[in-house]
Amino acid sequence: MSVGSETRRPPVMEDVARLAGVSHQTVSRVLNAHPNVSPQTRERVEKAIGELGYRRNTAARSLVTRRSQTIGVLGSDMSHYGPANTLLGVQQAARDKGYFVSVASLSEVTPAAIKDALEYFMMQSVDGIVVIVPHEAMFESLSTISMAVPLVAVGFGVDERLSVAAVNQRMGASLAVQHLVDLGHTAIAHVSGPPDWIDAAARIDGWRRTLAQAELSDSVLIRGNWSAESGYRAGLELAAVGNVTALFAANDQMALGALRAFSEAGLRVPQDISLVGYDDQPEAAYLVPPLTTVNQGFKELGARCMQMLLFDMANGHSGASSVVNPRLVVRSTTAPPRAAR
Amino acid sequence: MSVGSETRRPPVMEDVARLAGVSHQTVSRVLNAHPNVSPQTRERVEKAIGELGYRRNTAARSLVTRRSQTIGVLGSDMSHYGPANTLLGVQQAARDKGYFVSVASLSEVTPAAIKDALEYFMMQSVDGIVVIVPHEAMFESLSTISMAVPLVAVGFGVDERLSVAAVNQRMGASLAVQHLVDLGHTAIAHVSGPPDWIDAAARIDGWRRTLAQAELSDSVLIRGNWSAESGYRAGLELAAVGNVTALFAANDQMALGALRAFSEAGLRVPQDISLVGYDDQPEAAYLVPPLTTVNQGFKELGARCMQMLLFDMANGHSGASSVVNPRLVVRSTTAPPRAAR
DNA sequence: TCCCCCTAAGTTAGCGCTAACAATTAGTTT
DNA sequence: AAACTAATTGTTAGCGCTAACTTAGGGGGA
Repeated sequence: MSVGSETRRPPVMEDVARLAGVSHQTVSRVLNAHPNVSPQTRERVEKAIGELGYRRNTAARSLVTRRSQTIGVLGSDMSHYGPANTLLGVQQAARDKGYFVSVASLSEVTPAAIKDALEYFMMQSVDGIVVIVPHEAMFESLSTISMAVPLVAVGFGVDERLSVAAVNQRMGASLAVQHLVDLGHTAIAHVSGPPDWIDAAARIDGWRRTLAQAELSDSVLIRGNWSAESGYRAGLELAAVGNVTALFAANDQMALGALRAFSEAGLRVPQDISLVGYDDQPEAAYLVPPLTTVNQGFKELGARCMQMLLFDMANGHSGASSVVNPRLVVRSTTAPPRAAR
Repeated sequence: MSVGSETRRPPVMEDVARLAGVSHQTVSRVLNAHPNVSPQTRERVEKAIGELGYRRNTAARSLVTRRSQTIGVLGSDMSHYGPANTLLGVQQAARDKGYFVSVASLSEVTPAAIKDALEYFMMQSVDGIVVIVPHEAMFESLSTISMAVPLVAVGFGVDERLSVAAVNQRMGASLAVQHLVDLGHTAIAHVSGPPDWIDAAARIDGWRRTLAQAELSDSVLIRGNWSAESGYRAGLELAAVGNVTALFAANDQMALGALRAFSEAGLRVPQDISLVGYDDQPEAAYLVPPLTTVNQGFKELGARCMQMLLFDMANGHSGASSVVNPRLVVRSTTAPPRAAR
């Protein structure tokens, strides 16, 4: 197996043309799937391309077409499960659509850093930009920037100034909480992520609304920070209070922490207290007991994202939005409360 | 704040030249920091560039220089902590050095998928490639491929056919195990990662060697799969056997699982059993008790990687290797065994 | 039969930039 | 003062490709 070529100079279109006995333009036509090429000619050209191992020069192509076939992905917090997987989803979708993906990740979400990264993309003359920066601050920056290329923001709320692809976090939270309500729980706590993360805010909101709809109290909200440790602390706190029968954690790591706290406090899951996580990380299914959680379709999200970006690239800024619905994965950490048994 | 331009056609070098009253070549010279430009001219040109918001066209530049200023990063298992952070490190280092980063990630490590991804990079005419695919299979593929551009593999063992930047996993494992030996432990178990991961293999090796050097038995090796669940199982298994006083887990997640198993089995950490993890994930410090673990400098690794790649890009394939040393982070899960007290 | 049109090719002119060479100026040297 | 240097700037020729225009052959309708 060999990729690349050992020869001096890589073959150019003219070389292919010569070998196939046509003009370089005909080669170009074959490559671009133009209709007016006879089947025989097409075949001869394709054969020559194969023989020479010819590959189009992207730079030359970009120069004349004014498109780079590259989309820029601006990210942050890439060591977190959500952003990392969103990136993966976007990246795969982009490659499927024939686009190159250039990544820049922010180590801090400040206007200066954002501007830098966008400059970097403009320098590369990307055809479009996907933003995976799940912080409120990004939204503010974004709505004040006027971009020269289409931009799709992942995960933001719907806003006419921005094209958005998002997982419906509110719905995810509702799914989780409604599941607990349906089981008969009436005291349902929530450990949230840091509230400057938009996903965290949306999940809090979903939790609150669902409780309101069921006419239940939303008094027990504990602020976590996505870490297992904060979930553990929340779990201990709840165990001490003793009057909640269910906990909705804003991610699986915090759920993991809570699980351990409950076990330490002598609370059995799900007999004494039910628990729902969020993310459906691979380990969720292997916790003991296996965690009921909410699965977000990151692949699907990435695909939607590219779809919107391509649309905006073709038709100008749309300000549209595409929402992916998460789904509840019921495993073994949820059951009816003791009173309802 | 505004990035990009609202005008019809973005300014080109000629526009800058006209405004500054020089030739386009002089503009090019200023941009490329050529020595033979008078300070006054330079200043005038820079002013014109600023006024017009001029940015060089990368495609045109690439076409003539035959370099794309882009490096391709080939990755896999990007939802794992190690690979994700290595990518981050490489990405930051590349950007610092003025390179664009194009990412392709493998969903499966097969020769066909690898070939596809490399083709994709060649199509983009990247200047260099960084491979972050920590599987033995990748190594085999890589050594049979003859590349047209320099390639640096991250994490592999030293091999003259490949330029390599790696964290010294054997040393990391040694650090962990020696720490346990120094505390007086004599029965030290290991939960490993899947053995087709090179890091997992190296850590097993480091564990084994260090034990051999201390003339201790390496009989208790449990195969994990990086997941918390596998760590949990291993923990239960060890608790049942009852004769080991320390466990070295090949990552923090497995350590987390083990921690829980020990707690369930009534083994106190570190009083009854010591535990060392690997990775120093952010949550490690917040586990209860805080986890002793091994920190790998991913930033440093990324920087070394780029350094090597730039070297190879300038001087041709070197087959050199650069090794980053991990460091032990002692927290609260390790203590002398009861017998040694 | 002539003319028009449609198809399948070829020719030409850049896209915006850099490298190589040519030209101009000023500063020395003989 | 002629001639030679070095520093600075301008001019020219592509890099490899696509878009727009041009040309060469066939059909078919009058």
